[in-house]
Amino acid sequence: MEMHQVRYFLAVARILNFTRAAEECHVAQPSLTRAIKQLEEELGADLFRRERNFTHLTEFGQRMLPLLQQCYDSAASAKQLATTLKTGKVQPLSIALSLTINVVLIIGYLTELVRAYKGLEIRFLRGTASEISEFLKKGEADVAIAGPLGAEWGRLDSWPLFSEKLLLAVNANHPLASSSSVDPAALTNECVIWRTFCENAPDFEDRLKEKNIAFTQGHRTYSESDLLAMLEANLGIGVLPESAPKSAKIKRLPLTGIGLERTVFCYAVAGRQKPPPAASLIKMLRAADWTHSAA
Amino acid sequence: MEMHQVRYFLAVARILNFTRAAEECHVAQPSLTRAIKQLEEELGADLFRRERNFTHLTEFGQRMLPLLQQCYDSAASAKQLATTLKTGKVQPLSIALSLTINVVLIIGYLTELVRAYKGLEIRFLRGTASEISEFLKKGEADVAIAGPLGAEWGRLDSWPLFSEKLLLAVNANHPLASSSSVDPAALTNECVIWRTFCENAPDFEDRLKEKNIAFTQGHRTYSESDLLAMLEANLGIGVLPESAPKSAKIKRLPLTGIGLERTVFCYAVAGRQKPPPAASLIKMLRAADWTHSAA
DNA sequence: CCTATTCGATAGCCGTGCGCTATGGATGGC
DNA sequence: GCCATCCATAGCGCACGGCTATCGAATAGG
Repeated sequence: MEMHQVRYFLAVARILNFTRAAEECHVAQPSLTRAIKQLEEELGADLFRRERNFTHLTEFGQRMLPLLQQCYDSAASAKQLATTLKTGKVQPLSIALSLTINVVLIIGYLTELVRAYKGLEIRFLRGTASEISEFLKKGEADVAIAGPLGAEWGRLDSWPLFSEKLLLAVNANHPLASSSSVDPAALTNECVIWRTFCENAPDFEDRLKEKNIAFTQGHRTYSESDLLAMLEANLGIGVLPESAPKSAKIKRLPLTGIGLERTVFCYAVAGRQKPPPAASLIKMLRAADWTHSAA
Repeated sequence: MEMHQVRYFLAVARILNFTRAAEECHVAQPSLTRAIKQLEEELGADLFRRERNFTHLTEFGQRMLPLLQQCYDSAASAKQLATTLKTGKVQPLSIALSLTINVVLIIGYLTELVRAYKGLEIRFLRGTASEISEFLKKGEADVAIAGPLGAEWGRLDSWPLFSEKLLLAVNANHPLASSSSVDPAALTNECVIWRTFCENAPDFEDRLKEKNIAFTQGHRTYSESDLLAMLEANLGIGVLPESAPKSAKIKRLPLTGIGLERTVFCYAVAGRQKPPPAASLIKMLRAADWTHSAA
């Protein structure tokens, strides 16, 4: 069954005259006649009763009509949708953010971007390191901002944006809150809220193990906002990047003797053509001055 | 947009590998590649990201997928339906009957017919002369049985089956019920129930007018069963063909001096191919002995 | 009744386009 | 480094959809 046969069938079913249906389809009448014959042969029964003055659908033809109409309609609406998608709007810019990235860091650049591209829609995706790799790989995200993604997937372009310290974070009422800095060894009996969502977390754990520091108790969180909420409730102590959202209820302290630090990168899929807004964003982020980003 | 392009697109969308999709479609890989390219050109955007190890749908492709799937599915189910219709069963025999025809007259032949054609379905249509012509014309009925259809439509084959008298019918309690025959002139003050549904009715009226018989009051009915009900309720007098259903409450009397008679015909559309059961039925009806049909 | 017109079917020709094979370039795995 | 895999490209042949011309049948009109 070919699309032109369906188109011709629908025309004849509507007009009930082979000659005029052929005109409407912009083909000669014999071409249309033959196409209908072929369709009838493929389906195994006559679609029309040809009675010069009174050509009409057979019962079989009437049964076929709605299905073939649907076939043609869905093809037509596919084309319709395609043109509206193309002409209608700039395609949305999809940005994947690590759960550890404070969106405030890039808001300024995004406002600039939507000014540059009229009608641009922005879509945020959040996830862990492996989820972000997936987003990029599947094309669900055009750009990503995250800490190191490790060897998750080979085909990523990456540009370092800035580095920042990670600080010990405790509730303002916590005994340690009055200190100006803390030695890691002092934490052994504290309840630690782990950043399981954080791409740097395995590295930090390794660093602490090197120092032979073990913890007796802990919680595991799956997003930065959850961690902040638990710190504000004084359920334990944690680690936060400098650029994380500030809170009056949370005190931040440097850890002495252990250089906890992370670098934040911008990522895109290597060799894949980026929509213009994505390219612009990457350019802006790379050119930005991140010196006071944590302030 | 051509059907094979849609088919190839769906295959690649499912398999996510051009080479193996081509195998499954039983075409060479370049043919499939070209078809997809053409489809992408027609729709104005890429459907797939070709990444050797990780070919996948673009967002645009994902938007197109359901529509093109529907397009293909409806074509497929049309073919499916066509084969089941063809192999499944003998197509139903559709018989149009005049409202004045007692179905009892042909029941015997129909039982014979369904014995001959296993699984044959019979469909009855009822109507006036012009409605029956329509049924035949549109192919909604294969055969019709009725009185004269006049010049309703030229393209009918017709075969006379039998002729019968029309009798005066009165309620058993009516004063005329005791007569053995009635002169039309005696009816002038009676309330007549007219057979407006009957193809012979205009003829009868003409015949009565010829005799200068006019009626003061009357009712108009639109089916034989309604007429019978009104006669049984003694709402007036009427005329019934001999073959009409009998009723203990209704007395039938010959009308003297006016030869009310009708002929019943079998009809089919001239030059139109009849399904075998229809041809058999016509043959049986023509060969039948109708002498005692009214008994 | 004869002619003109309309409608669908048929015959036959032509060119597009879909199929094919062969091959290349790029990438990933052993 | 070599092979395997995957998609793109080049180029060829034929099938098939397009066309014109014409016919036969049936209707409409004078």
